[in-house]
Amino acid sequence: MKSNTYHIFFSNLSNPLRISIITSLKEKEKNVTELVKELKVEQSKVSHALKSLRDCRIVEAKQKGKERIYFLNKKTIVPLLSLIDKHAKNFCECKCCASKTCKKRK
Amino acid sequence: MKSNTYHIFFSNLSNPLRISIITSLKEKEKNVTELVKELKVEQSKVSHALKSLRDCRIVEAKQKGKERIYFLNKKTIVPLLSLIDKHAKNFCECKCCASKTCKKRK
DNA sequence: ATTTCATATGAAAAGTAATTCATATGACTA
DNA sequence: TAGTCATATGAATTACTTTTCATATGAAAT
Repeated sequence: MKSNTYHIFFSNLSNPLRISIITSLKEKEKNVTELVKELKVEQSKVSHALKSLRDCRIVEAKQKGKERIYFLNKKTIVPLLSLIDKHAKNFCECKCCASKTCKKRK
Repeated sequence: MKSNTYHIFFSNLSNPLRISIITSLKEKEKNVTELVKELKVEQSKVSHALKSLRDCRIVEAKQKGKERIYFLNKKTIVPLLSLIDKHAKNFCECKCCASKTCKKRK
């Protein structure tokens, strides 16, 4: 990938709703209504979020009757998130660690 | 890391200037003036960008006289970017692939 | 073919982040 | 200690993203 397009991929991950969708789909594939109920978020918001995630192939979808079932592209996303987990463990003092009780915070 | 803080880390990477700084620092560590010259970007922009990157420990800095030398946290960033490279290779039709000539684009 | 359920889309409004520019700080030098 | 070079900071403006809400589409059931 051209170095000047990384940020498009990362922008997609830079949103809390999209991250919760990813987290939810890590467990199992779901249709839009299930995500709406689980995340307690307005339907069109979920659809907009899914569209972005689909644009970068972070999720994919299959049709099943009138439902559309979304599933995570685990090959990329699972190792990606675990890299960040490791990073946060090593550098807990970074502001990415939102915990105010973290002793290492500046 | 709490799942609801991933997006803070990724926001940091969701910006073209910050990505060019990262790309530049992959090669070797540099001070602010060197980055300003190389990237042809106003100094305060570079400083603001470096501050964000530092917040998430994507880069770190050391003082050398009046210069401040920034270097990449390669342990996290290099494997992160290569994951995205692989992703783009597998899923070139995603919009992350900015090339309009890509045959696989929808 | 009309209705219903499931999802997507578009555009305006609201919210957030980046840029700019003026100025501050801090380390060395004369 | 005054001056200069290197970098950082803050606040106003500008640009971008997300949210919202009304509506559209599309598949199945009646």
